[in-house]
Amino acid sequence: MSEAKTIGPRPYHHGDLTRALVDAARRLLEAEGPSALSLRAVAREAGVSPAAPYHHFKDKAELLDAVANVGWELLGTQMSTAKAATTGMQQLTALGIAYVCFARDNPALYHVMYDAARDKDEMPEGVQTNKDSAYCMVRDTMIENGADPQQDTHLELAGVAAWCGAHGLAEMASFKQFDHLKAELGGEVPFFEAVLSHMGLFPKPL
Amino acid sequence: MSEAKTIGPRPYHHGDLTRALVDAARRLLEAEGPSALSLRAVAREAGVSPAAPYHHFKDKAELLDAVANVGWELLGTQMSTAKAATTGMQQLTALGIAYVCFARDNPALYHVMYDAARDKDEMPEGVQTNKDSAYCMVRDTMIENGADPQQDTHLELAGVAAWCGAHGLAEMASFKQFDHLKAELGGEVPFFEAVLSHMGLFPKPL
DNA sequence: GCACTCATCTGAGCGGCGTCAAGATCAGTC
DNA sequence: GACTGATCTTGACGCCGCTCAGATGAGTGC
Repeated sequence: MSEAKTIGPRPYHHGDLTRALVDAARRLLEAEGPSALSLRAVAREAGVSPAAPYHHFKDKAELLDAVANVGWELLGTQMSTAKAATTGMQQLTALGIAYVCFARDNPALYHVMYDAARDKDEMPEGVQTNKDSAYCMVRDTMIENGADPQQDTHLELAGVAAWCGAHGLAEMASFKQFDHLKAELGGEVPFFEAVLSHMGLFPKPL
Repeated sequence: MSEAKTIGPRPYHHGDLTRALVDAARRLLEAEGPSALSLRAVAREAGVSPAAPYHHFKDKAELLDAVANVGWELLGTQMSTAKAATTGMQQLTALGIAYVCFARDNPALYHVMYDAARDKDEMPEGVQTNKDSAYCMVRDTMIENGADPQQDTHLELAGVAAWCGAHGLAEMASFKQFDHLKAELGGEVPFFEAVLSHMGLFPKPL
């Protein structure tokens, strides 16, 4: 093959189309939203024919799974960073805020992350792993801050409640309905903090 | 026109296609799920040509809005019934349980109710009204049970938190992930109660 | 009873979608 | 240098949302 890999017409064989397709999908998702995310559009964006993706993904759903996986990875990273930047009880708040802010900043990706799991008995392994790891981060932080790991049911209930609350807020946060409340509280993040702490799941912010 | 309205071939003019289409959509939704809900399928189910719906709805989204509206109406009714069946603080719990149970029993409809609102600056009036009325029911119940209507911000925060928590739980409840927790607590409804009360939004069940 | 009007419904058709089968292309291997 | 198998293209199928010209017939005024 010629060394002109980055210039001129794309070579017949792409090289790493799997990754290129996922990247193209994320680009489209950010630019046009979830409804514009057709397999054909992704293939166009990646510069290949509409049938090319089928050599890398079983179907459209499998591509979306891969995109969702990237999302869970990214969310995990951001939650991890947020946790590391704080100490003690504040870590739980930081995790919640990081979660909701991720959803706010990547609404389309966040949507795909949950939509890909819908109508599915079990998720692909990679996705499940990344999702679990984010979920366990909450649980671990609770234990590190005094929750009793022996009281399994109670601990898990707390984890579920936190996850549900954050997800609910993440979905609602985009509604204009709450704009005046955000303004009253001095911005979006204070609004998030207030709602989360009101749920009793996270300690009051300083 | 002949009087044979209910038998033989449908008359050229339907009579009340608007309602028939919404009903057909709900039937399809229940039977096949949201992904099977195409305008053409709805028209087929209603026994008309694929173009007929366009004389009653601007586009597919407007049909979905109408379906969503029925959903909010139905949810409002069920919440209202649940509230009337209890007294005092238990009413809040009843509202939350009714909300989550509605989502569990009508997952496809529930999905449409929120999906129809997505990527939309403002919702059609009827939908907004029905949604608001359900939301206000929570707020009113809080006031009736001692919340201070003067503390506007705090009250609204409590309402938002409750709504977010219930929505988050409603979406998560379908995940198999929590099956063992449900079993441990003795069923789905106790699980719902436990999570909601854990959020501190609703009083502990008796 | 009759003609007219106009909302309603049909049929044909457009471009886009997900998917598949057959064939072209080419990197790596023997 | 020929072969193999993975990768990509072309072309096609049926379904989709949506539009438009034309058929239908209920209601209205005469």
